[in-house]
Amino acid sequence: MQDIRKIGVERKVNKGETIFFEGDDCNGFYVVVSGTIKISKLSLEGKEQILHFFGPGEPIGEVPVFSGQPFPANAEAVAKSHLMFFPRQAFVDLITDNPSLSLNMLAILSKRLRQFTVQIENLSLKEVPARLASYLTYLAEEQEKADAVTLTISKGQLASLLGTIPETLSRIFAKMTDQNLIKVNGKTITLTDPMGLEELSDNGQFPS
Amino acid sequence: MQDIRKIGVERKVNKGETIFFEGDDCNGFYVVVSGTIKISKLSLEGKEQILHFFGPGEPIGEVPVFSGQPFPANAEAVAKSHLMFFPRQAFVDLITDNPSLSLNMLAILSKRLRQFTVQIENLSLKEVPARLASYLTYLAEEQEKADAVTLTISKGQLASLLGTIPETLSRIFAKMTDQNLIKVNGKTITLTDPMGLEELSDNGQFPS
DNA sequence: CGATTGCCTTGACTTATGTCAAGAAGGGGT
DNA sequence: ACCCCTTCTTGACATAAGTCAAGGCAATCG
Repeated sequence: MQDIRKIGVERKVNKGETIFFEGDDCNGFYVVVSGTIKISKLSLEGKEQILHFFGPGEPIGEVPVFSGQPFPANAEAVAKSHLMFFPRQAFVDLITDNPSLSLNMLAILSKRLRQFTVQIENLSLKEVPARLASYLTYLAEEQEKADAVTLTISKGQLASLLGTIPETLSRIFAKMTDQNLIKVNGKTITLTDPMGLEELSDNGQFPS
Repeated sequence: MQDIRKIGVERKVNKGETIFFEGDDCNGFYVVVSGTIKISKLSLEGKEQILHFFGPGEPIGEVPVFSGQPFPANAEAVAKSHLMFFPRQAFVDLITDNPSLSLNMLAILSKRLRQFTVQIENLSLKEVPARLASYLTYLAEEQEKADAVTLTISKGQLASLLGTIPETLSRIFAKMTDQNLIKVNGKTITLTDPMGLEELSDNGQFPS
C-alpha cells in the first residue's frame, strides 16, 4: 500500500464533471476515494447506457492500462468525488514486482467480466420487468433488507442502467404496484412480495 | 512456455460436446489448441445469447480462476476441438512467479472487457440492422477483404450472437439486399456498398 | 411564499422485433 | 440420384417497448 500511495496523484471533481471520455488516450487509471463515478456509453442520438457505478475503493479506467487502447467508455462524477490517479508505467512496474497485486487486479477484472456477462444476458434474454425485478432483488441483498430498499440513483439513471427509458420504467413500476409486488414512495421501494419478484426476474412472467 | 506446458492436460472434444456449463465449479481453465468453442448463455425459454467464439490460442473459462466463483456461461465445441486444461492452483503459482505472464493475462482480460462494452452498447443502443452492418464491417476488416466476406458460422448462430432470432436476421439480410448494400449467396456476402454499411452501423439509418 | 427547474408520470400512438406456422433450399449419407 | 434432416426464408400476426406531448409533483432559490 505504501508503494502504491507513492505513485498516486490526487484529483477532485465536482458533480457532473467528466473524468474521461470514450476514445480518450489513457496514460493511467483512477481509484475512487470518495463519491460515485458513472461509467457509460452514449449513442449518436444521445441515449445513454450505463455500464457501472463505482464507489470508494474501486478502480476505474484500468482496462486501457493493460490493453493499450483508448478508454472504452465515458466516466462522469455523479457526486462531488475524490480520486487518486496512477500513471500507467509506474503502476505496471509496481505490478511486475508484486505478484499479489497482480492477482488482485486479475480478480477485479474477472469479477467485472462476470458482471458484464450478466448484463448482456439481461439485455438480450430478459424483458424490462424481469431486469427491474432482478435489480430490486439485488438491491435488497446488498442493503441487507428483505422488505424495503432505497434507490441510490435517480429513476432516470436507473432506466439507463437497465437499458431502457424513464417512461417505460415508470410504467413498469406502476404495473408492479398494481400486482402488489412492490410499493413505491419516492426513492423508497417496499418489496411487498419478494418471492414474486424473484419469480418475475427468473422467468419473465408476472406471477399469477 | 515450457513451464506452462508442464502443467497442462490434453482434452479432445467432438462437435456439439459441452466443455462446461454455467454454474459448474471451476478447478482450472482451458486454452484452445484447435477447433472453435462457443461461449453462451441460455434463457429458461431456451433462447441463446452467444458471448464469444474462441479459436486456437485463446483461453476460455479463465474468469473463475481469479474470481473464485463458478463458470458464468456455457462452453460448447462447435467443431471437433483440441484443448489444454490448466489446473487452477498450478496456474496461480505459475503466475505468481512470472510477472510477464500475469501482465499478458491482464491484457487478455482487459481486451475482453472492452469487447463486452461494445456488445452491451450494441444490444442496448443499436437496432439489429446496425448490429449486423457493424458485424459485416468487422468481418471485412478481419478477413482483410474490402468487398466480400465469408460467414464462419451459420446464420442461426449469427442471429444469436447479434442478440436476435433467425427470422429477424433473415429479413434484415433481405432488406439490405433490397437497398443494394450487400448480396447474399449462402455464406458468402458481397459488400456492394461498404460506406453505406458503415453509415448504417453508426447511425442506425439505412442510407438514402 | 411563489416561482422556477428538473424529474417523474401518464396517455395516445408508432414501430421494431418476436411468435407461430408453413414451405423452400441445401448438404450428406446411403 | 434420392431422401432425409437441418437450416433458411417468408408470411401473417402479436406485443414489448420506444416516441412525442402534456401535465403533475417536489425540491430549491430568490
